[in-house]
Amino acid sequence: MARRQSGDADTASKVLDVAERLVQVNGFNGFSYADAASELGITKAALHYHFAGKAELGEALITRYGARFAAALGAIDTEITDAPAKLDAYADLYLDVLRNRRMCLCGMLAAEYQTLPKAMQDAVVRFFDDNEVWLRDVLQQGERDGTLHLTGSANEAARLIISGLEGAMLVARPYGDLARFQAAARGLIAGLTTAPS
Amino acid sequence: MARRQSGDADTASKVLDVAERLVQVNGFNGFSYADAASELGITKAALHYHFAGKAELGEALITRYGARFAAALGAIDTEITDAPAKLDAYADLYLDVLRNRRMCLCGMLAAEYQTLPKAMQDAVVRFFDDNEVWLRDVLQQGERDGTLHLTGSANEAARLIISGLEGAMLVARPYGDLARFQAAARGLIAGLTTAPS
DNA sequence: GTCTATAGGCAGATAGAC
DNA sequence: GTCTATCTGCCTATAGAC
Repeated sequence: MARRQSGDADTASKVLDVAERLVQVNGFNGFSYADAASELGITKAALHYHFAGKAELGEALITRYGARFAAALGAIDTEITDAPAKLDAYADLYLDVLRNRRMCLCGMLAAEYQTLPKAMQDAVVRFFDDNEVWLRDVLQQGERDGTLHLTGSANEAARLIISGLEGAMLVARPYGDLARFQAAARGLIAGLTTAPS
Repeated sequence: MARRQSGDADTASKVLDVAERLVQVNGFNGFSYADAASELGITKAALHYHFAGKAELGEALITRYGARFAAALGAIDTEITDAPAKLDAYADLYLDVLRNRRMCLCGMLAAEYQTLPKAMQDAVVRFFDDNEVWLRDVLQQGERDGTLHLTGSANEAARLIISGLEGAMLVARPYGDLARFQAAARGLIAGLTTAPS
């Protein structure tokens, strides 16, 4: 589809914005073209013009979400050098999602994993893999420069952070309790590292 | 409904068995009366005889699941006195669920929380609250008898264990990787406690 | 307790006009 | 790009026979 040069807010983007929120709140199986269309003030048929089917829309959602997340991680790398501070900034990305009363898109889709089209399943796994790689690098950097002291391997620690934050979001959301998430995030990261003697 | 005295395997129980698995695998919104009926070899109408509607069936699922979990926690208390060993046994409860390629019922429902009937929402929160209470008691016992040395409060640690294990299940399931869950569970519990001097 | 039959609605999707 | 109209199928649920 044709795109304007910048500050883009064309229909396809607006569709993704609305669909993203609906899926993060209600899940992919709790989301319908009719819901998104009525919010956008267009018809279901118009949605099908932009995204052939629900599967294609779902793929596009994960792709854009993953790209945004990757960009946010890049920004952290640019703005922060201290490894522990990077971990805090990473946790804050999740906090911002929860602040909007949403679940992480890929955490939500992980729950619905067995019912997703193959392409969406693969994209979900890729999201977690990408996060793992970034976290592993941050943790290894911290070990090298002495700002972090891990108890296990950097890779295991990376996985623990991802699953710990996803779980903290999952459980905090029913309580509508941001502080519950924040306490879990702090405890999680603190437990991974030991104070530098 | 009438119940036989013991070894009960009446239709209502079989319905719950099948529905429980389907919801744990596909989610509540990815589950239908038609799916369960065809697996059971009965009609949708027969299901409605046992459970008036999907909401009532959902409530019954959580109630039974919670009761079973509570019974398992009681068994742990009976068979194990060592607090750290109790925590390991607790994590094994989750491992057994994942071994059957299922998500924790209430973890799955937590993801779909916003789309659930009120009674189901309340039951999900109650499940987490009950787990928190049991874990807090175990952690406090361990602190008193010196087998555990927590970094934070017992209650925060309890919440961290619940959300950590739920998240580990959530992420491990797309990978179909039990070892990934086990590593996360070990790391989580290890991070909470410090070696007794 | 289980069935057939069916209601009524919403799902995802398509054809074709504008 | 968006519409109206429509299709087909599945959903939850109910009525009433057996």
